[in-house]
Amino acid sequence: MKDLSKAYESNIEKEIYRKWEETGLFNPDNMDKYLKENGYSVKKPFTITLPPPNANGNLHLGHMCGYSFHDAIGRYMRMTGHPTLLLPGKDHAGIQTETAFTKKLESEGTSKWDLGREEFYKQCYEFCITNASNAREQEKNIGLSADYSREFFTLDPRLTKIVYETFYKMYEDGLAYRDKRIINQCPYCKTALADIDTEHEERRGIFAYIRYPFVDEDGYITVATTRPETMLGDTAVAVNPNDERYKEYIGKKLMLPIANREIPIIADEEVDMEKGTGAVKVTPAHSPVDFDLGQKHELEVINVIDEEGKMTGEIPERFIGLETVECSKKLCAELDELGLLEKIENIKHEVAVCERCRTAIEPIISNQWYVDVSGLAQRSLEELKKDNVSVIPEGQQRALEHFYENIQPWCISRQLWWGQRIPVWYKGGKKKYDEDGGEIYLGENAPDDSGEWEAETDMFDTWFSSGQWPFSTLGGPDGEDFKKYYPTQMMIHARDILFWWSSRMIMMGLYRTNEVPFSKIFLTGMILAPDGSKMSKSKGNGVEPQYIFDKYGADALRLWYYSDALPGSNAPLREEKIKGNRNFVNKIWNASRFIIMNIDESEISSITDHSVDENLDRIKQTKEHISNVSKYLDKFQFNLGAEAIREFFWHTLCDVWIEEIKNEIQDKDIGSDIRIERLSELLYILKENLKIMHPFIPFITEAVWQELVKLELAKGTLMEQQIII
RNA sequence: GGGCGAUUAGCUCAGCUGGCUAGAGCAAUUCGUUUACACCGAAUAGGUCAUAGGUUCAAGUCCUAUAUCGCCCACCA
Repeated sequence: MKDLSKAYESNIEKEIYRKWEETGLFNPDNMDKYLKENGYSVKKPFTITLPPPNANGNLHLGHMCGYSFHDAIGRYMRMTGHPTLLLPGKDHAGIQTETAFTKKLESEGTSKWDLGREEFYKQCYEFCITNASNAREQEKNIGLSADYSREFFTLDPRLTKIVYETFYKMYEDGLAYRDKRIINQCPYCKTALADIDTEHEERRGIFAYIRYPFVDEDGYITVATTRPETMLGDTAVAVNPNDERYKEYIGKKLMLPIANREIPIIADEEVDMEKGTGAVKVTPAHSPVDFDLGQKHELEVINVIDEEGKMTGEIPERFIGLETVECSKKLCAELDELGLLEKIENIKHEVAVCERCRTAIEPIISNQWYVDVSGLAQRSLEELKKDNVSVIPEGQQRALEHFYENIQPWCISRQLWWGQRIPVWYKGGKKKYDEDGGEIYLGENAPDDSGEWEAETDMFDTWFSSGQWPFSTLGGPDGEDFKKYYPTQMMIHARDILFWWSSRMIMMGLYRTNEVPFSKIFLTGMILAPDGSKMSKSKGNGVEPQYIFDKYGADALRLWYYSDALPGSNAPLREEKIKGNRNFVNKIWNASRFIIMNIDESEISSITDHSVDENLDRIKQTKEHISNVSKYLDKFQFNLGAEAIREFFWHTLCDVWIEEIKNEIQDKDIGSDIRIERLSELLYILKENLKIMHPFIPFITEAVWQELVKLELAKGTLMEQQIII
């Protein structure tokens, strides 16, 4: 009776999404009302704050994957009676966006310096807003049932206010402080980085053996170093006190070549006798290990490298301004001439690099803002141990515990133009404050307009604000939404940001709200390129989500994620697999089409009035199936759920039941009572299947539901139907 | 250097607290259907579950080594 196209056309997805939006039910307040009005039992609200994608580019398949899981859980929760809030947002992503936007400017022939700080900020803001709205459309493409009336950008003044409150409180509690210590400086991004913002990479390097002559006697000690240029900042040579080779020299003085400074020979157990020559040069200003050693032995700290990775300070004139690599070469040449260069070995070694631009990190001494997170890490650890928050898969939980156990002070200031300015004012200037101390004021605006106050120009580490995401988006600890929807239930993201993000959210959540912000962290698998390597722009092996949407539709992509992107595993993109899921989606369409086509218009009222006998075998099996899938969803076993719905719909309903019933109802001699009975049964089974499949594949199931609505065989939208288990 | 995970059909992987005569999808082979669907159906073939020990009535599933691969953490000169 009804003419439906032979194949499901996924281009109707946009229209379906619009239909959902019109119901207003992505807003949990409305959902709550809806449930009450329809006599459904209203269960506890269910909240997930969605990871805000960086507003500096398009979303990739990894984002889509995460949102597929968010959405499946969200829809399932709604359909089981929970007013559900999926709270979306977009992240300003400090350093990442600044790098991306700076590159964009460069490609347009201009630069951030040309624009100036204020104009840069303004244009970057616009850049982000444009990206954010693109991202929002992409989120809708995957079917994300988020409440966009509550969407936030991380630089929203309402959020900034809460972020600032946290900072003020931390300052008052003595947790936030300014300190001078060795930091990771990225010479390209020209900012300090936290340890976690660095990665380690194997690079080619040299290992130079340099002779440091004794001051008071003939002879020398040979030290080995990968960074000869730092010798200009050496303030000691350290040996192991048990090292027979050097024992007698401890306390004596060496003449540092080129710099011509006297430095002592000190003893420390830390020194490895096996490494190099067993004697190690100590440069407190430019090596984290040496910095600690320097503090321990109260050594002088001599800065010889500046923020841009160039030679500086009290060193021979000819080296000033050189890049470290050039300086190293020049020094080696000079040492060789002096007969002080024993040899140079070419080696490969692990080097710390900037997570963003892969530039080798320059450890330098600098004044920065820190947060002492030791206490909060301890609390977080306890919550993990008490199981108030847990990580799926479990293996990663131990990694998180390890992170908390070994946590260091968190450097939260970044020398960027993009982000949230640290709300601090220094009386008489920042430089003066760092050198001699003095008065400091915390607030967005200067305490008075005397002109004595210099504004801090550093920005917060972006994770300082995103670490507060679960409560800042709910209006902070005093917000209306906070009371209703906090703590949230889950956090879902890829495992690469576990330490950056979830670890901080737990700590800051505990700090501001005394509660863990969520009780479960679900780590999705990583989507890899077809060849199993990481997808990256530079390699050009990425696959655009839009390509998949256009070719196979969102549902096919989603179903593939549920099956393959399991927690803790990697999922190489296999187009054949997505295609297989597209075929399944089409199968649903056609089975539904078959049922619809076989219902005569005159039979509709009889069918809808007909009650289905619960004792029928097929009905019993259907109910059992639904309960199984629910159990999988309750345990977040998406792969098993996806497999179950595919298996049941395709190989039981289509291949067996429809075939059985087909023969019966297409028999001209069958009585109309039997026809009605069979068709009612089929329709019931179809509808129940659509419901349980809806969290996984919302578009096709809704598309079919709407066809049923047109025939008055169903009402409303599928997303507001209840799964009764 | 430490931690975690993987190793199951040609390929990509499921297999939860031990009961499997080891599964799925894709690929392959053979048939079928063309008024729900070729984005279809029926069937076939294909694995001593990395290796070696151990626990058990019973091990892909637990334990211990070994090997290969991957990821994460780490301040080493």
